[in-house]
Amino acid sequence: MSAKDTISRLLRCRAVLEKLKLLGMVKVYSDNLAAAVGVSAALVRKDFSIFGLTGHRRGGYRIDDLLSQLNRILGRDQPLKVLIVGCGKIGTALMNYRGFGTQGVRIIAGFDVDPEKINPNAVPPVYPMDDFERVMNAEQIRVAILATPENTAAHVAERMIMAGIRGILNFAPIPLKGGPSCLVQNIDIALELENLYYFVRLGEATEERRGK
Amino acid sequence: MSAKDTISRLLRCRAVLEKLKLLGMVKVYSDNLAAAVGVSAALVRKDFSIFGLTGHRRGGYRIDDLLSQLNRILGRDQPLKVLIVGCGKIGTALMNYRGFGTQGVRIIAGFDVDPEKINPNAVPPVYPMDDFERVMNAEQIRVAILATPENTAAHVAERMIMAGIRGILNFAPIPLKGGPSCLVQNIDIALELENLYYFVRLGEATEERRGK
DNA sequence: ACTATATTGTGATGAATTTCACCAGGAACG
DNA sequence: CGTTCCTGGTGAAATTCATCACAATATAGT
Repeated sequence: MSAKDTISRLLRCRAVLEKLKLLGMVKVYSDNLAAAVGVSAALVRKDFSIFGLTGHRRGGYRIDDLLSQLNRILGRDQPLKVLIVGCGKIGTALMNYRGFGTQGVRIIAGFDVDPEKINPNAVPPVYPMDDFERVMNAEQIRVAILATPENTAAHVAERMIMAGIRGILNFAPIPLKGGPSCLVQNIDIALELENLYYFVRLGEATEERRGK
Repeated sequence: MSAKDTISRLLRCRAVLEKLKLLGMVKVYSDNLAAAVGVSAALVRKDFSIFGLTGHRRGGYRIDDLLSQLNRILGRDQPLKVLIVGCGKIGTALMNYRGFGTQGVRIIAGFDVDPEKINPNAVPPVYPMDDFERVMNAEQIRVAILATPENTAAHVAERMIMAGIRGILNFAPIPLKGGPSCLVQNIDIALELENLYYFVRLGEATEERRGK
């Protein structure tokens, strides 16, 4: 997928713009956005031009206008409702994660096979896995987080796809494939750490060489 | 950075190879690896060729050989020691995350400013933030996970960089910049969800159009 | 031993994405 | 009201990245 990075950058721009708006700012330049998002100014403008987002020469962008246009494109009309399957360490942490509220993400419920974890009165409630299809349909939910152990991840994913889930954010340390009806985004934390560590050591190596 | 994806794929290959080895397999073809990692076979071979990794025509790759070569390149000589700053929901979840052990990642300690969270006898232990520099130097640690709330993230990151941390995996919902001495990898879960949701809706839209 | 064949390794090709460069145009200021 | 000059928009260039195609060749089977 090619335009994925563009969308990711636009989403980050929106988050930045909302913060700037709260700070009372009215206008913003592509430089500012670029610095906040961590890319080049030209790329921000290019991303905007792809979707026809327009500003004012010499005047930058009006934050209000830009935000409403971005919301139209990215779809911020209603909160993004999400289910979580697997209420272990990671799952429960995400259920109570504060960062979601400000970004319009709402965790509707969690699910687990362990009777110990069930608690329908919690907020968000935790139901037995058997209730997944019912809640999903009742709440019209299309996106779910998978946070089960590795050995059950593939099986759970298959069930979620069968139920009609259209997008899975997978925290299990095994890459899932998805299918034509369901997109999968894998987040492998150990992999991220190893990747980071590789480039840290790489930097140290070249640094040493330059020091010599 | 361009070769980042290549390294990421090689890391995934290594993980797959280790599983295959545990299963008792001896040889593997680029097709197999490609399917397990989720890329094309040609790309796997191309990645290998960049680093001079070689197999046998018609014979595929000997898992043992390939693993030792990959370990040489990617550096699996010793476990990857990591500190966690911020022992809230996400931080504590990561401290006890089981997926790390199998991948050679070891959480050495956690840190927090809240006296309530301190527990030097836990495994891993949780120390007050004041001890960060001491533990980092004593254990020779270069990579840390940042899992504090958004408002303190930038400040904490600065302190970590001052202390000499070379890589930060940032879970705070605000992108951090890093610097010449420190790489930063941002993981914004809300952003990932929104990104996923965008393409889910996009798929539904084109699906509807095709249905008409 | 020998052949048929499956698989690797890689140069060439092509696509996608980012950067570059620069013009147009409107805001700011006198 | 006019000038200046900064900033956006965008086509072209460059770069990066992945795919393709195929010769080389070692293996498996006979």
